[in-house]
Amino acid sequence: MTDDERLPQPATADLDLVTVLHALGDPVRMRLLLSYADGAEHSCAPRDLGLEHLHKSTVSHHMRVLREAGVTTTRVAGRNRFVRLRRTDLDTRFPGLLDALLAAAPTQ
Amino acid sequence: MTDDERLPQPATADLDLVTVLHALGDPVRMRLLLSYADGAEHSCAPRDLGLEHLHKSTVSHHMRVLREAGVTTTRVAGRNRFVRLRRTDLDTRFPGLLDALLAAAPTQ
DNA sequence: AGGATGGGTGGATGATTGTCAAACCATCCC
DNA sequence: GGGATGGTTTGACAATCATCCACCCATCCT
Repeated sequence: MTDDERLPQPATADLDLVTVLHALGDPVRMRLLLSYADGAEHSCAPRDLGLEHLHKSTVSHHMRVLREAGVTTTRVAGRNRFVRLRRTDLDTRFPGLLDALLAAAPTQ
Repeated sequence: MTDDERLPQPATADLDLVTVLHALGDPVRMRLLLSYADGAEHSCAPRDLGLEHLHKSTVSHHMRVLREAGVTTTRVAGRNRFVRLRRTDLDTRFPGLLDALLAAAPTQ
């Protein structure tokens, strides 16, 4: 069944700049952001991200930080979770920030 | 004497996005960034910044983090240090980032 | 010279944080 | 039912970090 359910996340109006910057001020999470930049939904498996050296639970932790900061949203479907960048929310709250970040981030 | 001397700081080409974001992912340092946003030189005394509750050395520490991340530059003149935002360097390396940050940051 | 001033250094301490490991939980499939 | 699968939770541990304190170092001024 498509028991669409979203994991808790801050409302758009509650997005805090310092919290977002703190969340992105980590190489692993920046890496995740880049992989989410395509706007598509991603499963949690860190494939082809250069994150294979990290433990499952470590990646899970980083994804939680991103979600709690409001950078990503997570949809639960069955035993899978699909993570997607909250692009429009971020653009609404912090116009131009995401574009600048993605443009400045190390390509690939 | 105008013994102009600059404290060590990373070269423009060496500015690292994650390092900059990490430096700005702290409320005190974000506060400092905002006060530097006018482009002028500032002495180190945290006047009228809502930072009076912090110890001298704590503020000194935060300013060091900003400088080592490449966000600010510090000129030593006598017993004073003058801190200024490295706006053009940041704009060169991360186009649009600073504008987006300053626009999104809590107004004062 | 000697005090006041602007500011940094080094150590100590408590709080966060990144990481792993092991156990756990729900779902899907045979 | 019973594995396998995708992912989270909890605990432990080391590293980093924010903060304070006491002291230090130049410089400026009288």
